Amino acid sequence: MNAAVSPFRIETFKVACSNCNLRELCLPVGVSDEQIERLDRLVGARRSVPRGDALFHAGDGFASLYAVRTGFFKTCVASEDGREQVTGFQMAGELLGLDGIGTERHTVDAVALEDSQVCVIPYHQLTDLSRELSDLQRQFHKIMSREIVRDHGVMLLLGSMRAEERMAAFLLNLTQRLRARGFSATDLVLRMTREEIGSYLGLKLETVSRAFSKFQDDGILEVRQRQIRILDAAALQKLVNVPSR
Amino acid sequence: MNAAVSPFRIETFKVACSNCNLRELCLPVGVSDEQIERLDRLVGARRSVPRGDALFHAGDGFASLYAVRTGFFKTCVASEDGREQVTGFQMAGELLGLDGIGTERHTVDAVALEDSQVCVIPYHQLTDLSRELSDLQRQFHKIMSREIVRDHGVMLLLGSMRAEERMAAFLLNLTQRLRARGFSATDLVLRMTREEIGSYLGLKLETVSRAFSKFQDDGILEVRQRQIRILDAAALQKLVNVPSR
DNA sequence: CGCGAGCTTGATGCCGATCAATGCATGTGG
DNA sequence: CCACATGCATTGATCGGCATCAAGCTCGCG
Repeated sequence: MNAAVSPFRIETFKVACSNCNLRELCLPVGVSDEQIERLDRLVGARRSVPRGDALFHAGDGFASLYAVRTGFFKTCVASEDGREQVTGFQMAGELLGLDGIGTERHTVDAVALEDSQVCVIPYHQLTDLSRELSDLQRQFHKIMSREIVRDHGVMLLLGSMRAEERMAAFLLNLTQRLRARGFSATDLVLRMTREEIGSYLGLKLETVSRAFSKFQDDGILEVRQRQIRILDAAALQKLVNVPSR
Repeated sequence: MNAAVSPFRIETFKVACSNCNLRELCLPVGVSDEQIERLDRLVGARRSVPRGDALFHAGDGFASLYAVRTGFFKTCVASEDGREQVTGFQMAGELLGLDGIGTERHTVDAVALEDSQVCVIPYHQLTDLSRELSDLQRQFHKIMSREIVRDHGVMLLLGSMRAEERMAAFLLNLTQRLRARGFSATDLVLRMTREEIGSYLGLKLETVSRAFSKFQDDGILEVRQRQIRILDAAALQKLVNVPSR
């Protein structure tokens, strides 16, 4: 998702929040420059996750949170029987692993949808540090709270919207997050399959596909495989806001 | 929901976590006896919420969390258009208001489904104290994390289960929480209407009603209005575990 | 006693699942 | 370099579960 950094720069610049272009979206929000250096020491390791690999699995012991630095992830829960549900898609600056704090074990799989890099944030060190830095504590709490609010939004979507409304809400959410990261809000490349979108939205892949075709026919989107161009964002917005049942 | 405490005892015993029979389910879990006294000072006020009243509304400024002491609540989100979605039901020992931390405003309505009492926990005092008491910090994080995990479970339910499976999962979840509070796991009184259950589960009230009737016909439940007796919990469990699509 | 909120039950219709066939891009081995 | 396999997507036909519409019922309460 992010501009590639040449190997040379990787070597010379220290891996640190203080010179990370995501710091306005990530854990350091609201943390002063002097204090951010202490975060730098905490976020030591980077970890690369090739496309298709899991960063962690449900059931794995929990020790760290992960901040997406580059790339794109999905998280899935599975019930005892085979059912699977994608619970979210994470892009640069977003935190993975919050589910593991409660039970000391992860409860979801986090899978990279493209070659990705994450910053490893040892949880116990984070809590130690946030006891000293109240700005960090505050930001961490906010991130957790917003995750809860986001989940409520998905519940609303799953509980009360029809297929095309869900798709519209999904696309608007994606573009909004891409825009916040400096990408185009009209041209995007989906990192996930129709099936993964469907799982997230509680729909079958055929329904997702049909919705894309419908939107294209209506002149709202241009769809070519995973390349999407949004021609009429207002129409999408109207779909979400005007209830049809 | 809880055994009534006589007025006399209310007067004589200090309102405090240290002598609250919910402390094993609530914020003080894992906090030592000496430290719990500091929590006592923090949780000053009690607030009574009559049935039908809101503890807070979406849009209200956020200042405090609330621990349910007695009674029963629902939380609802609404989208700009009229759509409503019940996002949860809260009983004794459970925390309300976590949604407000992220934006300093509440994002849901919290409505009492019966006459209820909550303990008011001023959020900024809680963060101050949790900076000193790492056990409190840990428990608070765990509560937020578990809320996220719970929401994922609801997403799975809404995204992939059929009506009767959702109902079975809902009933099992309720009974499990009641059992943890020392109530019968087989006899319960629903505090919410069919419509509220339906909203939570992404179903219409007629579908909820039909499911109750079906379960009764199958000898799984005895249903008399909101009085429910569970005759065959194993059958409910099987409904949840054996996928039918 | 009568009213109304909440609940049950039946009849019908529609949205999205399911089943099935085809298309299209990428990759791989002969 | 082509033949073929493979994964993903599109599109059509059909089916079924749940929503919707519509009566009638139950119970608590003024």
